[in-house]
Amino acid sequence: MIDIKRIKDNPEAVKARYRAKEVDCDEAVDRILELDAARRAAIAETEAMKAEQNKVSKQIPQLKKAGEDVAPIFARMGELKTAIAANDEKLGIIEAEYRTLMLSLPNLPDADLTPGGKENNEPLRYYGEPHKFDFEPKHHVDLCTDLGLIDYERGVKLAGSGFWLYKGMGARLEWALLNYFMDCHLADGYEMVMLPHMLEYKCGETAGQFPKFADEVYKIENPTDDRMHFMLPTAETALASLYRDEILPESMLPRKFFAYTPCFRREAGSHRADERGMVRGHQFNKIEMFQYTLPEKSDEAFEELVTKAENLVKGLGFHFRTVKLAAGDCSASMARTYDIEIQIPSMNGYKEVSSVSNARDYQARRGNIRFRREATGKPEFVHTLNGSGLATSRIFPAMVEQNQRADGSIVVPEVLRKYLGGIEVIEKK
RNA sequence: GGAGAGAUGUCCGAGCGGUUUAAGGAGCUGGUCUUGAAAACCAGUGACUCAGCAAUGAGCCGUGGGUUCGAAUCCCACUCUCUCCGCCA
Repeated sequence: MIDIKRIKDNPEAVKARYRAKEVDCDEAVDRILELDAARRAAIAETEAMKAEQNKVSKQIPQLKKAGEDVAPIFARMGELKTAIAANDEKLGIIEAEYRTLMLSLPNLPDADLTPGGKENNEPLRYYGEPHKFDFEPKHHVDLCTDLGLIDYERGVKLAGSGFWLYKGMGARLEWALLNYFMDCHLADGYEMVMLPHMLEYKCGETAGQFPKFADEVYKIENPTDDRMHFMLPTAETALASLYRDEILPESMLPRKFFAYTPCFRREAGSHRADERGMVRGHQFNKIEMFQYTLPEKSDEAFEELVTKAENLVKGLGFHFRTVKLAAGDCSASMARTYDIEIQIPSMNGYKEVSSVSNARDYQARRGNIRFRREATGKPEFVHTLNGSGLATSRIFPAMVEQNQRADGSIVVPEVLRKYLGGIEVIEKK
């Protein structure tokens, strides 16, 4: 959620910022202003009546003791009761619509972002050189199948299209990647968290995925109760709710976490011919980085997360570029996002392997996550940031394709060898 | 899954329909005393949300409803915690 004060102070500026994001919130913003005014008027009215009710109610026992006639007072109390109930109902309707609209408003993009969609994304820096082959490289699906690393067919048999399974050296290679990421985060002082993989609705709402994107997750319903869980689409959804409805001491910030989870996404209707293989599955492995920071420290934290993600990619020996997303390409909850992109030889162009974002206070407002500022003694909203560090589903194919040799074997990146008992090359048996 | 108990302010804990504007204690803050500290004593002290320029007002006793002129207190539903039994990775 964004601060209602920002809308009240300058609704036109807010609308303009949303236009930079290529979403039209003009109507919603105008309606929110109307509802806000109506809400405050109804509150004032209702509270005046409740104040009278409280005052009169206190006199009743005394009047009764004194033996006076309380019938007229009861009549007045009856009137107040009816009027308050009517007003409360009106207020309830206003607040429900107000809340729905406020929750549906995306985050405001940072002012320095280029307006428009992904065509306006701006590469900030490049690292290394694109990989070159002196032979015709194979597709990772063929390489992985030939080497017995991944079983796509049986994955489909078990769970349908969009699922695969790792086996043998493939499973070990996948795990080695995760181990490498984890060791880097531990070295940087991040705290490891293991999370529930099924979450309640409120987590999705706090992170900003619900109500808008509720159809993009897998839902779990049970016959004996009506409590809905959903499979987490990213660990961010869980980590953003860690301190929901809490007030943290200022000294506790920043909090730096990482968590490995499988991620589950329906990806309905998004299959594309060039995404053959493990580029866009319904389940993939990811380590997520997450920070809770003081508002004035979130820019610094953002740079730290970008650097961390870059270092992970660097460590594996990839050429990459870091791209500053245009306002319209940032997801709804995020004020700012940088992507780190590498090349997968079988696919054209650069593909995202990490996305680092600053939500500022947007998620904190939705989840009521605050800290107590020591200087003032008052609670304020924290800032939340997240970044993939990393997902394997793009890294694995890129690694397999870029490190292939003419004979179909694959060279294991140096940093992974210690997790594989020193194995340097994966060859066909 | 079955049976029972419980959820009150920062913490412990009383309250079971109307001076409760939540007793009492601990803690915290200030003071007295002391060379200093501790102890003792005195005074102050609920966090949070909302409305309001403010004064102030409204709300908040797990959550959501209901009964009542009036609910922490009565009723209903739900959530969570604890104990016992059963089942079990």
